[in-house]
Formats: sequence, structure tokens, C-alpha cells
Amino acid sequence: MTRQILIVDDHQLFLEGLRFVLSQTPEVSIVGDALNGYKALEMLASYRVDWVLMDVNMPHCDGVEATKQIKKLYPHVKVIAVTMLDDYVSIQQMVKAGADGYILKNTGSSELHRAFETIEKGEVYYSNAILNTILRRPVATPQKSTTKLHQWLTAREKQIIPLLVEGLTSLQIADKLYVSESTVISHRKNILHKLNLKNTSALVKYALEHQLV
Amino acid sequence: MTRQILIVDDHQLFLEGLRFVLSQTPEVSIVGDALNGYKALEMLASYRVDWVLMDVNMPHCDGVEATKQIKKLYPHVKVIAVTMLDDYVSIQQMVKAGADGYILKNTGSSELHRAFETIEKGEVYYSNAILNTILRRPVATPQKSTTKLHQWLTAREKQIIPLLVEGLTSLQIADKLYVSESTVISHRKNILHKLNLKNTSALVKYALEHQLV
DNA sequence: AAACTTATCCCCCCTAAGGGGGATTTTTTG
DNA sequence: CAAAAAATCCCCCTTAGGGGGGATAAGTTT
Repeated sequence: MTRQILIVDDHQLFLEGLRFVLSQTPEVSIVGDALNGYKALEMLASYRVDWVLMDVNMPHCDGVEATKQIKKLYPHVKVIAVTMLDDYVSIQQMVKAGADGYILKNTGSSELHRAFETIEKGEVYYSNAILNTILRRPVATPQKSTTKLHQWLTAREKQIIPLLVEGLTSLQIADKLYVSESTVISHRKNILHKLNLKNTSALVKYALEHQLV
Repeated sequence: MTRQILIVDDHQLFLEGLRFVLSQTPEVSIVGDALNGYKALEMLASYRVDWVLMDVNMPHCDGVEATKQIKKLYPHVKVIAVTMLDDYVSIQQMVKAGADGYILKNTGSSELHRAFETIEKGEVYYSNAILNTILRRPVATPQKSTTKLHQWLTAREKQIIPLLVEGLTSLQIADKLYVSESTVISHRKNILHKLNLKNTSALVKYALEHQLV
């Protein structure tokens, strides 16, 4: 089944280039184009549209707002963000707005085809190129430890840690696990000893910073 | 050219499953497997290896450390992280360690093949599934803060919190701040009361999750 | 000046945490 | 099967944490 595509972009030149690329693509036909989000919503009200190729930054009604509206009014329409921006916030905003894919303008047409194939299967497509940007963000919790002491913990010990992190007492944990308080105390003592930590507060910090919760 | 693959994983069952999948895959042969990072480095020293399928969390020497070492010693070897973890920090750490791909264990073999094709081309492959996790992180918008309980804390109280997070006792903190132990105890009691927390462990969790450190 | 906040310190009392053992049973592993 | 590891429970004892007050001096606000 041929997919009806709407292109939304305020860059005339890019719009024409994309028109050419899509004209070479089978199973795809262009419904029309819009220079901003408002125009796009007007088009959607009048024509059958399957996919929207949406620029992120446009005047009047930007890609994020337009995508939110489209997903609200026409949930079946697939929206693919096509953008020059590869910054984290833009990507995240578009994803939260409900975009089904995210590709960069400087990637080739082969990537566009791959995106189409992925979205056709009902999956979400992200350009590999944007990932480098996303993943190079500074880490929230700076980690300096190289040796991972906690790999020596037993299953039971790892099970108890999240409960200690929650601030539960030994007795409360014991009741939860149907064992005696002494057992929990022993486990905690062993954990502290294995991780070479002074008290439970330090353990909570360690656990949260090493994703043991 | 047939690719020589080394599998590094401490889960025997998964290892065998992966062996089967790869035996069905053309242009690929398994050099061997290792149960942890150290073993992997030993294997790399003795055999020709093109690709490493690396589990992230393993005992003795985890995937992040092992990947760093591999990339340092054998830059030409492609490392693909294969993991159950889809949390942000793990992914980011592996990327920083130099991993050439990141796929989840619960994805099918078709994804593995896609990863191979992508990496064969010299590109980096990321599982689409992990992206949802990454992009659903809370967006850093300091403006739209709701009511934060800790905004009512005094300067002294905020000063004490990081010290409690470090696991210091009241006396240790008192010595650091040149006040009496009683003072620190009072401050901590006030903090717990203001934040409506049961004990210091819960406070540590709160502090780390709300960037009070 | 009166009211309020903060930081400082103290009291009593009780509970939870932590250090040092040891012992048993079950499970895992070589 | 035998050894090792893990999970379970107990003892004693000391220290730190936490709930309930209250008091004072210094500074700020109203």
C-alpha cells in the first residue's frame, strides 16, 4: 500500500531535495508540503496522510508543538523528525512529543529508506548519528571506582540492598523476606564487610552510584 | 572473510544460546567463550579475534573495564555490548569505554544480524530498544520545579547532608565543623523531620536523587 | 521592641546499628 | 561424594541513631 507523505519544512531547498529523493522511492507518494506546523495541521485536516516528515525548528509553530498536536488529533499518523539539530534536548522533546523516528538532514537517502522500513514495521527509528551526541553527555553521577567490589555479593545480599536503600530497618526487611532479624543483620554485616563500608549510609550511597538498586 | 568471534558472558545458558544462533550465521565462527573480562583478555592474547560480544555485568572484571582494556590493547577488535541492562549509565559507560554496538539480550537474532551488518560497514550500532530508556530520562528543566521539600533547609543543614551521605558519624561531622556532637544530632533530627524521612539511609537516598550533594 | 529564625548546646530514654564471635542446614560446585 | 559457599540463626557487647523535649545567644524581619 502506497504511503501518503506530508513534508513539513521551512527550507524550500531542502524540501525540494526531499521531494526528489521520495519520488525515486517506491510505495511512497507525496501529499504535499507545509512551511510550518500550522500549515501542516491544515493539510492533515483535508487529506489522508500516513507519514509526516517533520522539521524540528520552524517559525510560527515548531516541530515539537506540531508533533504533539498531530499525535493528539491523528494518532495513527507516523511522524518522523528530520532535522539539522542533534542536541539532546531537541531529540528528547521530539520523542516526548510522540515522534516515531528521528533522522538528521545530513544523512543520506539510504538512511531515510531504512527509517521507512523500520517504521513500517511499527517500530521506532532513530538515526545512529544522533546517538553519539546523546551518549556523550556528562555522566550524572561521577564514578571513579575501577574495581567493582559488589560483584562478590550473593543473590540474597543483593536482594537486601534495595530494601536498606529504602530506609527499612533490619526487622522490617526480615518480615518482608520471612526470615529472622538476626539473618538480616548478618547479611548486612557481610555486605558492609565485603564492600569495605563503614555504615548503611555509605552503603546506600554506594548502591545508588553503582546501580545496585 | 569469516569473522572470528569471542563471547564473554557469565551466564552459561545465554552463552550456549548465542553459540547456537551464531552457528546458524554465515561468515562467522566462534573462537571461544570467556566467563569474565580477565578470561576474555587472556583469549585475546592467544587467538585472532575480530569481534567480541561482551556482557556488561560480570564478576571479577566487568564489561566496561574489559572493553576499555580491549580497545586499548587491540583497537581493531570490534566490541559489541550484549546486556540485560538498559539503564542510562551502563550504556553510556560502555560507549565511553569504546563499544562499537549495544544490543539487549531480549532482542531477537535478527537484531544481532543487523548489528553485524552495521558494524561490518564500520559504523556503530545501537539497539533501538535502548533508546527509549535513554530518552525517557527526566529532562533537565530547572524552571518547572514543583514544590521541593528541601528548599526549606537552612545552609547549615545543607552543609551537613553531604557529610551524612559520605557515611560520617555525628561525632566525625562535629569535629569537621568545630561544633559539638549534640549540634550535629540536632541538625540531623531537624533535617529528617523537615523532609519527613525515617532515617539517615532514606536521607542519603533522597539527597542523591535530588542532587543535594 | 517584639517576633521570628538560625545555630548552638543540653537532657532523658530507647531502639537500631555494628563488631566480634559461633553454629547449623541447605545448596552449589569441583 | 566431599568440599566450599551460602543462608540461616544465635550469643555478647558497644556505639550510633532517633524521638521527645528544652534552652540560649545572635541575627533578621516585621
